Amino acid sequence: MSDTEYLMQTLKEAGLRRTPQREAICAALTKSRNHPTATDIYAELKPRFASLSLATVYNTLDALVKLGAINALGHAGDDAVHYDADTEPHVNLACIVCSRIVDIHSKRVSQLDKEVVAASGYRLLGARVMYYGLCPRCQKKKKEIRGLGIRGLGN
Amino acid sequence: MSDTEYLMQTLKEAGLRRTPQREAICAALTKSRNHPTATDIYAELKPRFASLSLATVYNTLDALVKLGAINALGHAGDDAVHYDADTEPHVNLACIVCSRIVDIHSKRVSQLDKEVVAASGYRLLGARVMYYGLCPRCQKKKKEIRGLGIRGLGN
DNA sequence: TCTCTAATCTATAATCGTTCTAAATAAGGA
DNA sequence: TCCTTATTTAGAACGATTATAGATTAGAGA
Repeated sequence: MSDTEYLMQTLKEAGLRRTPQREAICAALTKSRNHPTATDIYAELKPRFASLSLATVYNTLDALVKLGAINALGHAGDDAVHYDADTEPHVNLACIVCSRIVDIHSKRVSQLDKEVVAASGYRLLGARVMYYGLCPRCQKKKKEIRGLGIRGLGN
Repeated sequence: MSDTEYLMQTLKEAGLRRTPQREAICAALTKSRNHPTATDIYAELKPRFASLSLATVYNTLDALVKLGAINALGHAGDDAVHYDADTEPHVNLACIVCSRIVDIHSKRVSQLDKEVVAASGYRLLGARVMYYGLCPRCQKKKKEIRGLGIRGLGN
């Protein structure tokens, strides 16, 4: 079963209908390596899908997020939420210049999960580990980062 | 030197002037245990400071964030950015019902920092480790969390 | 202390991502 | 096929944040 089909299956099991819009959105999500935003997906699909509404994109993404099939990443350096079809615990590393996000898998993340549960008494429902930096490509372009800052995120 | 004074000092060293508004904002930030939002701070100070503008609160917070004196936490379950005067690497654990955020300090976080730097080739500038769950108080109120979800954050 | 001027503050409009609403459409079971 | 109900659509609404322009003020120097 393809990743796209897995997402559709998840929606179906939750009692949601199979629609062409949802298929297109799931496909766009799993095919992208770029952790797209809702607007990214909308822009990609609109040419092929003239009647598509942005609200539908948000609805489908919200449904997938609530079902735990994808994750929503806030504050990648721009103001939009990026979506990540990889739900394994891992670090999302965002470049503050180009806003691209790459994934880094580390055992330490799931160890940290357990430590937090043990220490807090909270019922843990999710985690987002975001790091911010300059990717190798943007480091070359930008020797001097004084005053750059991370929009609304600091450091 | 109080925490409030440390923030004022940081602003001063960056060439920014000492104003009553900034002092009040820094004081509100350091006195709060609740990781307040810009609006929280505005609402708290407005009664004592009738002429205060929300834009001033945002400006001051942005300046502190850019100087690395405080951190900005996105997506605590509501739509607003919460500010954290504690800049040590640590986990921020947000309750998805009451949106309160507590801090958990763990050595594992700074170990993870180093691992990410080594693995990525990125120039690391900041990190936000957010966990989501139900705090003990809200667990009691809410036995049944089916369908609750994390607004825009999933799981 | 007084003056001066750039920095700051205020009020408000603008922006933009996201959510809501109501009417039109289409999925899927009978 | 028909019916019921979920879904989609278009666009308005919303709310957090940012930008703007004019009034005010901190703080350096006389």
